Amino acid sequence: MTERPAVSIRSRVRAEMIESIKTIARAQLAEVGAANLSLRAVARELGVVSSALYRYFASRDDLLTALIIDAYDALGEAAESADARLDRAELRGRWLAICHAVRDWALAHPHEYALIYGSPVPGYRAPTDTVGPAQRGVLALGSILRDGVAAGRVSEPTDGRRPPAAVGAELTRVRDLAFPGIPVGLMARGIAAWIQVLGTVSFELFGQFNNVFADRAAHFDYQMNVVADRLGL
Amino acid sequence: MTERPAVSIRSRVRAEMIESIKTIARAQLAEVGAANLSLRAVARELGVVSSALYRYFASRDDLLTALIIDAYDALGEAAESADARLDRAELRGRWLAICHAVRDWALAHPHEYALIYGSPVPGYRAPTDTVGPAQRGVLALGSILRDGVAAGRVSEPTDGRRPPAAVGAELTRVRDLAFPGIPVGLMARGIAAWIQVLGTVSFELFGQFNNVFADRAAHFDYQMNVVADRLGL
DNA sequence: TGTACATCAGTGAACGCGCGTTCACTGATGTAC
DNA sequence: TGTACATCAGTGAACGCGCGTTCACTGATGTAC
Repeated sequence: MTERPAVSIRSRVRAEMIESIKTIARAQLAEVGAANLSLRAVARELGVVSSALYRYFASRDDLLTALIIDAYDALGEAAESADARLDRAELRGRWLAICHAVRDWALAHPHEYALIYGSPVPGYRAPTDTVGPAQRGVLALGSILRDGVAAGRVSEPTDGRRPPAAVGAELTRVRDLAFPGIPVGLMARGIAAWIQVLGTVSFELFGQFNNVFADRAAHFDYQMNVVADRLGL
Repeated sequence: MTERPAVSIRSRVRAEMIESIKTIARAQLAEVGAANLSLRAVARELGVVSSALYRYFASRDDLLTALIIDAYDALGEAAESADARLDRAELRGRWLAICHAVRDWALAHPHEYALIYGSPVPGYRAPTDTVGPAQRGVLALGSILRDGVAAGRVSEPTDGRRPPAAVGAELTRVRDLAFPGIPVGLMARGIAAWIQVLGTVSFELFGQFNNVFADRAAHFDYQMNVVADRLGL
């Protein structure tokens, strides 16, 4: 128990307290939504007076930010570890694994998903700490394309439509920053594919498929296979 | 002024009052979001006591429902009238017109867009009155595909991937209900395209493109052209 | 055309709640000598 | 190893707000004869 260089008991208890607060807040989220997340309700549930929470989070927005970062990280982690389970050469399998990991996580944590991919919480402004975690998902898709390009199995689409100059310049900048080695046209298709994944999950979660599709898993799998065809995976 | 068979002055004033309430509520929406839409605040702005609103809407949820229906109708109307301005044979032009109409409307009414395509309002359950208006947008896309099929210019994709049986059955049912004359594989591509439109708009509106793309109109136009290629328009 | 009655809009008070944040404080835990 | 002081967690009261909904009511507008 005491093999670590003595992390003070106080700071360990503090870390546990922060976790408890976030866990309870996540449960609240599911009941009332982000816009109505209440510090007092969290404190009540935790059996503590509401002002006590200010020892851990400077404000309600700070707590929200922590939940948002955690959600991006959890979704990214789900995608990454689904990807990691497969052979690097199985491009289509990896793509489908990521798609289903995203959908499964979203179905298991609908309110956290809404927090990051739904309408923004009114009055809340995201600080820059969220951008790193927010990228993990799409970067996993990028790694598939990069492996495919490196193996000569995936390449710039040949169907001819090149981005106009202004768009091409922006795509190049994004490529150089985050997706080295991927031709810009292919990267544009990758971004569209990622939007398709999240768009389809959002449609399902936000009720657009009500009374339309019943077997949503099968429909999703089919659509993601069509996207894979398109990407050449 | 009095050529109609005497719509009573009272009912005309009543209709105007309902419009005023909705207009003020839409403005509120933009400030505090749907979850915090407050009847009392609307009443205050209208210069009326809060209980007076109950003559017009039975509850806060009823007011929300009215706003949701209006939003679907406004978006559908924008798409339909953009489509109607073009020659029926201009399939690609019609598609792009609809895409841009959707995006333009969403940018002009971000909170109403969030109301219909963002995270659901917690505790709110949509009644069935919303399903008709909700379909107008995607039906406009359907009419392009139908015209293309009728003219022999658009057809079932030949790239081979057919939906599995369970999905095919659901697609067939949806097709027979709402998209007569369109082969199911093509319809599936159409649904994916529609998801791509709204997914891209949502990404832009909900902040996923922050620090990524600056010229969003150009990027959107490019991506929608890629989708048009895919659909064979 | 005039009167009697019914309908409806809006009032104001009340019920029973909720919230985020600040502040001075007590008492327990950790640290330095 | 023991003591003195500093740090920190949590309390409880308060400030100044907000909300949806109900109800008995007044007074104006509309309708039927």
